[in-house]
Amino acid sequence: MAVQRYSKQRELILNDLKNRCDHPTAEMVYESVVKKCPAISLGTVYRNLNTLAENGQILKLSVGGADHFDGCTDCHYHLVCKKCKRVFDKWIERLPKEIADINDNGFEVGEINVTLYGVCKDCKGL
Amino acid sequence: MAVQRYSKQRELILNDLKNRCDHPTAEMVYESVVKKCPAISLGTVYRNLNTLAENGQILKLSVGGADHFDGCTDCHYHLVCKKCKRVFDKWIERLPKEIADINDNGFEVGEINVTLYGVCKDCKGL
DNA sequence: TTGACAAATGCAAAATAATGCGTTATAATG
DNA sequence: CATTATAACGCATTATTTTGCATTTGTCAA
Repeated sequence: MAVQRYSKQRELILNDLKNRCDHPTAEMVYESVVKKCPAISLGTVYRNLNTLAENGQILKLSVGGADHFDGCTDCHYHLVCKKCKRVFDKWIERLPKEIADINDNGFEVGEINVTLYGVCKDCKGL
Repeated sequence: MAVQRYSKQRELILNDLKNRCDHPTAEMVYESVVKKCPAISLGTVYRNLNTLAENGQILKLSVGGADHFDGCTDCHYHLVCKKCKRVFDKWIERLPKEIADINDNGFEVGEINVTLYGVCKDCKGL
């Protein structure tokens, strides 16, 4: 793989993601970083978020609709509300053994993603 | 919610998905059903796949890129190859207790999705 | 049966998401 | 410093998904 160079844009994107505790889409990250760097393009945000996710510096969440990104790579599950589309964290000590140990005949396992879809507390009353 | 009526198109779409063992995108399902029903539109395929997924008759998989659909709702994980983008099944008896029992303070849990990203056997050599 | 109601469709356009490409800029080398 | 290779950029385009609307079609009850 090619050597990664420094870029102001990528630094901004990573900082933004590390300093927020929600799970923004590329569009949301763009809206945030464009304030500090008006010339940045949405394409650059997409590209860098994907690069950072490939490097394991952030998490990419495909949860329906646009992808979301998570600045926290500690072990946790995601709870996705089907009504308001928000993503919540569920912290855990470690993955269940049955999942962590999966070795499916030659498939080289990388990131493991556990997502629970449902209805959040706030939306249940509505 | 309104009563669901029968439609030839929905039946074709569901049958197609039940009779294949891959994980097609909406576009792929369209290409298949249009052979049996030349007048069907891609919009109808999208609409019905989403309806069927909401009803729990099929699974909608958000794995990055276009959504994929799965006609088999039995308990299983998905292995997604980051190179060729194919989706493989990993059958299991039941979900680990730690996951099945999650009850996060008012969040009403529905579908649970476990996805492992990695590199498949075929792509590892390349 | 037949008429009425509304679910579902096909088409096309709009909205949303993601990528290709020519240009710019980082950083290693002489 | 000047040069050079190529990572990263911004813009424009393409890909994907949803939606509006006029029309068709499945159901139910008269």
